[in-house]
Parts: sequence; C-alpha cells; structure tokens
Amino acid sequence: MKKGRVTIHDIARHLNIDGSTVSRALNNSPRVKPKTIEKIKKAAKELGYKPNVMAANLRTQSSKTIGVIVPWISRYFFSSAISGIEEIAYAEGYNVIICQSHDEYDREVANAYTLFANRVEGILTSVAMDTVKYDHLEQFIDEGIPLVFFDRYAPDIQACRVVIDDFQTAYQVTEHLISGGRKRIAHFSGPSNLNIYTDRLNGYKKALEDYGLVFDPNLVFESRLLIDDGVEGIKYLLSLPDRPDALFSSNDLAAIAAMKYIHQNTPFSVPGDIAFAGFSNSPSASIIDPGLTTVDQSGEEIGKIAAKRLIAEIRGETDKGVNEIVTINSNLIVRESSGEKVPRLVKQAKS
Amino acid sequence: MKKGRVTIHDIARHLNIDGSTVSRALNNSPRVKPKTIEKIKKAAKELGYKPNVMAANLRTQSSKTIGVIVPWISRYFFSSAISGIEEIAYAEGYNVIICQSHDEYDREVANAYTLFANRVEGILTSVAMDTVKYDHLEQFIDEGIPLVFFDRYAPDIQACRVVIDDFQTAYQVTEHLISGGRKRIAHFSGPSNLNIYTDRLNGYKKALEDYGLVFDPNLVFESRLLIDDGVEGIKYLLSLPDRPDALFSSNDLAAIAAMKYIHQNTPFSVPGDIAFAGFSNSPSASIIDPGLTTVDQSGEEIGKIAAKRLIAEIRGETDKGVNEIVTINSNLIVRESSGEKVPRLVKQAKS
DNA sequence: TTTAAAAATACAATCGATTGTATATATTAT
DNA sequence: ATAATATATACAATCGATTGTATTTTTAAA
Repeated sequence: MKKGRVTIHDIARHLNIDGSTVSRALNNSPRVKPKTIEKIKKAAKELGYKPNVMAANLRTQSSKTIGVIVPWISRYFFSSAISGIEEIAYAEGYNVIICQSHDEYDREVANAYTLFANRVEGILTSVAMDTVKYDHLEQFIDEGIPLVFFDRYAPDIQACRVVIDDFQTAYQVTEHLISGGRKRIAHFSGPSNLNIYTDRLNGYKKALEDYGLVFDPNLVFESRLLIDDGVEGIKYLLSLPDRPDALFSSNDLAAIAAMKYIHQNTPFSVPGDIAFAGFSNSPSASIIDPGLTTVDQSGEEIGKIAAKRLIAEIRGETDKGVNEIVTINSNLIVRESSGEKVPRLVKQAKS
Repeated sequence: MKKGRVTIHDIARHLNIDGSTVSRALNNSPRVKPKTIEKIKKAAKELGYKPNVMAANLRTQSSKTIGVIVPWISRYFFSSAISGIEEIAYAEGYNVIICQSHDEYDREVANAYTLFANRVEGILTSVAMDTVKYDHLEQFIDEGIPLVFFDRYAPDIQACRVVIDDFQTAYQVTEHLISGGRKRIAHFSGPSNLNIYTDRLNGYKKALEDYGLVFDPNLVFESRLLIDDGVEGIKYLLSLPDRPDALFSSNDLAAIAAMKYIHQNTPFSVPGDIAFAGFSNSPSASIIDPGLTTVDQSGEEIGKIAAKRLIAEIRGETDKGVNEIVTINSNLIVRESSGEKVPRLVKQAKS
C-alpha cells in the first residue's frame, strides 16, 4: 500500500457528499439515487479509486479468504487440486492463501497459525505424513471455522472429507493384478497414521483373501513413498527368497522409482517378471515405458468439489452434516506395466 | 472471522490496563516494562488471543502480502517456483496470493485487479502467452509497487527480471546437437511476443550460423507448445521432403509429446533417426525412454531468488537498478535422446 | 524531602470502509 | 398550501490494532 491511494473519502470530498453515500453507491445500494450512483462511479474511475479490501473486511468481519495447507505444492496431484480450488474460490470472490507443510508436523502447525491470524473463513487441507496430533486443526472447528479435508484426512476430526474410495479402488487394482495371474503381490504402503494408506492396504488384503491368496506381511513395505523409498523397497523385495511377481504401490512416485531401478540395475523385466501398479495417475505414469497401470484421481476435480463444499459451509448453505464423506470417482487405468506375465526364465529358455 | 474472537482490548480489560500497552507488549516494545510484557503475554495465551493481521495491516498501511501470477499452477516449473517463493515469503513474514492466468490476457488483467484490491506490496509474475499489452502490470510500477518478472517477462516494462540466459542456453543445446553430427535441426518455438522464446530461437540460429549450417525457416514450428502442438509439429516436420535429423523444442512438454508420437506412430527411432532436446528438465524428461536431453532450470531456485529480490525492493533495501536482470545458472542435461545418430536405414541394412 | 529526569502507562486519533440512525429533501395526498 | 409519506443523503460509531502525545509513576539527583 503506497502513499497516494485514493479512498472513498477522497471521492466524497471531491463531490461534496458523504463517504457513506459513496460506499453505498459503489455497492449499488438502492438507498442511493441511480443518478448519484452514476456520478460517483464516474468520479471513482476518474480518480483511480481501487477498493481497499482489508478495510472492508475488517469492518465486515469477513476476510473473504480461504486457507489451504498441502504437503507439497509441486506434487502434481496437489498442484492440480490447488488449481481447481483457485478456480472455484476466485469465481466466488474468495482469495486463497496456500501453505505447504513439507509433510512435517511442525510446519503444519505454523501454517495453521498463519491462516488463523489471517482470519481465513475456511480451511482446505490434506494432512502431513508426520501429523498424528490434530489440535491445530481442531481449533478451527472449535472456532466455527469450516474445514474440509481432501485426500488425506484426520479421522478423529469432525469435518467433511472429499476423498476417493481408497479401499475399493485398492481392491480393484489388486484384483486386476490377480486376474493377470499374479500370485505373490507386494505392496508399498504409506505411513499408517494416514487412513488413505491403511484403507488401500486393507483393500489389497481383502482382494487377496477373496481370491484365496495368502497375505504375507513380508510383502508389505511401509515408507513415506518417496523416490528413495521406492528404490529401497524394491531392493528389499527382490532380496526375498520368494520374490513377488507383482507390486502395487500406494503412489506413482515410488512405483516409478522402483521400475527405473529394475530396468537399470537388475535383469528382471516389467511386466514379464514383475507387474506394476501405482496410484494417482501422475503425468509420468503415462510417460514411462512400459506405461504404469495406476488409479486416476483427478486433483483438479477433487479441489473443485472440496472448494465448493467449503464455500457452501462458510455460507451456511449446506444441509449435509459437517462430517459428510464425499466420495469422488476414481478409475483404474490399465497400462502395459501390469500386462502379461512372461517370467524371465521362460524367456531365457527360448533364446 | 467469527463471533468470539478475543482482541487486545479483551486482554486490556482483563488486566485493567490500556490496549496500547497490550499492543506494545505483544510487539516487545521497550516502552513497556519486561514484567508487564510477561504478564500480558501470559494473559494473551490464557485467553486464546490470536492477532488480527487485517486490523494491524490496515493501521500500518502494509498488507504483508505478495501477489503471484503464473500461467498454470500445475505446471511443474511454476509449481516449483511457487514453492520457492513461499519458502522465502513466509520466512520473511509475507503471505502469498497466487493467481493463474491460464495463459490468457483477460484473466491476467483480472488477476492484477484482484491483487491490487488486496493491496499486495509486490508482484511476482511470469506473463501469459496471450499478453501483448501491459497496462495492467504498468499500474503497479506507477503506484510504486515493486514488480519482479521471472522466466517470462514483458520487455517494455522497467522491472527486474529473474531469468536464465535463454540465448546462450539455446545456443549450447543446438551446439550439442550439432556436435552429435546433426545437420538439419528443427526447432519448436513459442509465441514470438515472449522474449524467452525469441531468445531461444535466436540462440539456435546463431549456433547454426557459427557452425556453418543454413537456417531453414521451414524447420521452425511456432506454437503454444502444448501436447497437441507437439504432435502437430512433429507431424509437420516428418512430412517435409527433407526431414530434420534433430529437434530442439522450447519446452519439454511438446518434445515429449512429439517423441511419444514418433514411438507410437512412425517407424523412426530416437535418437537413431532424430535426436531430441527439450527445455526445463521437467520430471517426465528423466522418465521417458530414451531420457530427454534438456536444460535444467530450477524453478525452486528461480522462485527463491525472485522472491528475495522482490522483498528487498519492497523494503527499499536494494541498491541495484529496478530493471536489473538477474541471470540464473542453467545446465544442459545430456540424456540418451540426443545420442548417437544411427539412421534407420543403416540399422535395417545391418539386421 | 523536594525536584528533576526517566520510565511506564494511558489517552485518543487513525487506517478505509460499512451500516444503523438521524436529518434533509422531494413527492403525494388532502 | 400543508401535513404525511417516501426518498435521498448525512452523521457517527465501528471493526482491531498501532502510535504520537500526554499523563502518571518511579527512580535518581540535589
């Protein structure tokens, strides 16, 4: 904000009228004569008036701002969710303040504090991997500030969640691998404090069970699902006496890292020796060769729906319970990585 | 902002002192006795006081907010730049409002208006492909609000630019392709109103010239560099009577789209028949097979430097001219896509 | 002990817009 | 023309924090 900003009072003085009339005119109040409105708007334009939303918000006790906390802005899923959130928010006259937790609890708490101080009218968040205490989120609920989770949620908190059906989707992925003749299916899981990961793990287990395969805990590798984790995980799995013939990873990043490791450092082939499936349909999943079978989870759509829902709550327009669970469609995308099983040994015998 | 928010006056009343003392205490003013500060801070905590930055900002005439306009939040380069911007901004006590122009002029103007109304203290932006008029950006300069461009800039505007040396880097890329024995090097260029693209085009031309290769305008395909443009571009190039043996694309997205098209729909091989190089080092560039030779341009670093520079300008701490050009290092990343030239015909003859 | 100087705190205006209430002006009915 | 009503505008308080100035309290000096 600089020196010479023109205010409604400057306009008022210029026209020899009162500031309140100017304010009402600019807001098209029926209380001021149409001709006066016109005159005032003209003067406003001439003087280069630009409203000061901070002042207006202070008075109206509304910030017209939504807070967003995501683990990483630059993850495709989150950046596209943010993109969707922005679309809706700006269309509805809300600004958006975005924070990233870097998957760390302390940062998430600091972010929550910042958003609070900025008097956000609502919060959209996907919780950090490290977060196991939720007081910093609870405070928003306590203060009557609506909160909507998307993707990763805190199970203890009474708030709306916009999610996909992780259990069911993981079941489908596993079922798909089983139907391809895979018998020893490994799983990369994420931190167990996040329900999305335990739900996926459970969907995976259930599918194994339903199809008469034994669940082997040794085939589950839990990590933060980063690139290094993917590499470490596949090394571990390949070191097992009874190697898996398929891997279902709870995200694409780790799956792709593992696939690259296999290509570059082992004699195994994908999907010949080991089938792969990921989760999230990141852009890289369609770029890698063979294409990675994964689950399409539109960040943009999830962001839009979560934002719409949040704004409805802010406005008190929703009749649904605050802890409603909104389930978004997700689709299994089958690519070559989960294709035909052609064990390497067979191949070698041929050649 | 909800009903029961506790203000400094609530604290004051609770302790039977004046609000101004509370305000000073919370800001650690030397004007209030250390013991009183302690007492006030304790009371503030007990009462659950959270500062209202809007009120403070109104009074101090500072919004502590930086505005960012990027074409697309979900593009990796931009999301990582935003990530870098956030890091710096929050560390320095600034909030960030992010807008996306979708590469459209009208949206960019609307974004500028929003940021203005929010009294941002500075702007960071990378301009939209469609933008050829700059009044909406000029107004910030006119009002004394610092503006810093990163990556895509408006040449007419007197403002700092944080960029890489597009000319020199494009020269290097082209040189690299030439050194691999390529003679007919095509180029995917972006909209010519953006200097980053004309600079790259010029760097490419200069390299051709320096190495005694003729510049053939037919080998330059100008587009918005989206996926479809990449496909269209490569179709066009392959339809030429004298096909190119290399392609230097001004971004990775179009390069990858073209590579995928070649793999899936033509008998040609990369890099055997045609070498590829992109620009930006997007994550997919390392995922695609063969790996895409490209230019590493750290969005995170550019974002950080641009944010630091902007904040210095806001604080009036910079001694550099406002139209300084900050050049960030960029590195050529050589991968397999620009490897050995082994024309398909030769290969066939061998087999 | 009195007084001057220093330290701590209180008072009051302010930032720019909004809004309930009061007043002035215009319109209609009698 | 006058009262009654409707319309248009002005007045003044307010949101929550900050800050220059005034006042009170404490400390030090005489």
